[in-house]
Amino acid sequence: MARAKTRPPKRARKSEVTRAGILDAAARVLRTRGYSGGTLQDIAAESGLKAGSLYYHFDSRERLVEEVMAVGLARARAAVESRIAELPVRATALDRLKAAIEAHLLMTVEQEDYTSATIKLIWQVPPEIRERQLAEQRAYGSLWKKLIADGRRAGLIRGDLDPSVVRMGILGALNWAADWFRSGKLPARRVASDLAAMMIEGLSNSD
Amino acid sequence: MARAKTRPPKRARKSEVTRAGILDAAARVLRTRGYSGGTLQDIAAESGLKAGSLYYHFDSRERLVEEVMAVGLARARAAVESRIAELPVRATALDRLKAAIEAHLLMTVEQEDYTSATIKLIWQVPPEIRERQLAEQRAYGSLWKKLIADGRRAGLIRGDLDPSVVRMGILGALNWAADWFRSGKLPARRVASDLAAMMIEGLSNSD
DNA sequence: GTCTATAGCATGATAGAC
DNA sequence: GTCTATCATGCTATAGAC
Repeated sequence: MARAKTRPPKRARKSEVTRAGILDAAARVLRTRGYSGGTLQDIAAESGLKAGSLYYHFDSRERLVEEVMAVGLARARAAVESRIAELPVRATALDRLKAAIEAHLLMTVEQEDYTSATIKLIWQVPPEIRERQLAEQRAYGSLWKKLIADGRRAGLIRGDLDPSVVRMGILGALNWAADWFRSGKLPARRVASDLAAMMIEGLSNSD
Repeated sequence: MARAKTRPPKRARKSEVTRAGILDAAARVLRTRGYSGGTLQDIAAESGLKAGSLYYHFDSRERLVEEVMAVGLARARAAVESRIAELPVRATALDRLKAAIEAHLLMTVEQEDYTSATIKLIWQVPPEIRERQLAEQRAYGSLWKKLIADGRRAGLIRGDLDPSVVRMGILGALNWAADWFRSGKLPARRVASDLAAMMIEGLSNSD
């Protein structure tokens, strides 16, 4: 009973909630206005605060921006990794690639503000932030590199295509969805499986 | 001989050359710095001019930005259309789709500053510009819609995938290349044909 | 925790010299 | 055609009231 007083230090105290709200607002604003265009006043307004108040929660505008980017990438990566980990042991390399494609797309459209912001900002942010975030992206990319290499080694993925082109082609098709997907039309699962089918099985009819 | 004086009103008089240089510089700057981050001083510096001088060639910053976007899209569209027009009459719908994919990619990496700027700026620019440019993009998109519909009607493209997902998947994979392609590594033609092969024939091995 | 007020700086645009 | 100089505006960040 030591830590169970009337107002326990549980999680989600006011400050944490506000902070999370600011991050969400920042993702939304930065995604469309860009790095220089998404001002602290815009972000504060979206959070129901005034610009000066943001400095209670974040040291600087740059730190806030970087946290948005880090969160976006970390979530995508976690979603893909846990989806792959859930597959049965007898899943083939091609099964794993398909699962990764679908998981990445689903996370992309669920967290569309973060995903989109992360992608759009990477070349706009100051070099120091960019370097750190590019390193994270490369780490995530190596997960995909491995999936593709495994598929080739197992003879399940054709060997005549450049692996980097394949990887970037897949990620491009998936990331683009953050910009065009509108919930209410096609369900995200359908988009995910159609994109996976196009890239793995191809568009050409094999009747 | 009427128009052939010593200094004929040929084309490429000084003003035109400077103007084109400013456009190139603007594409380069806006591509990485974004709409709000790419200042007139940056653009002027890249053109070897001072900021105030840009107003001799363009009415406003907004007009300059919009022209960059319009040029980027118009060139991509023209490249794809002329490539398709050059195909023999007996080319199938699938041949035409493949040619379009390759032509779009080649133009994307050749004009990478314009293509990249066009894509990145579309959601950042003021609503008036955005509406005009989105209309242009939709017109270009309908060219792709037709290519895909033709392929399905001819039974050459499988009919179980949503045509919009297919279209956006293709364009996403292609446009992404503006950000990762670096000349000197793989030749652009190889990237183009590998991406086309992945999307049309699929990654899975059919040995 | 959030506010208001303000300092310090950079921007888009214009006017006029050359 | 391009320059310099300048105005008005809007930004990040900080200080201090509440």
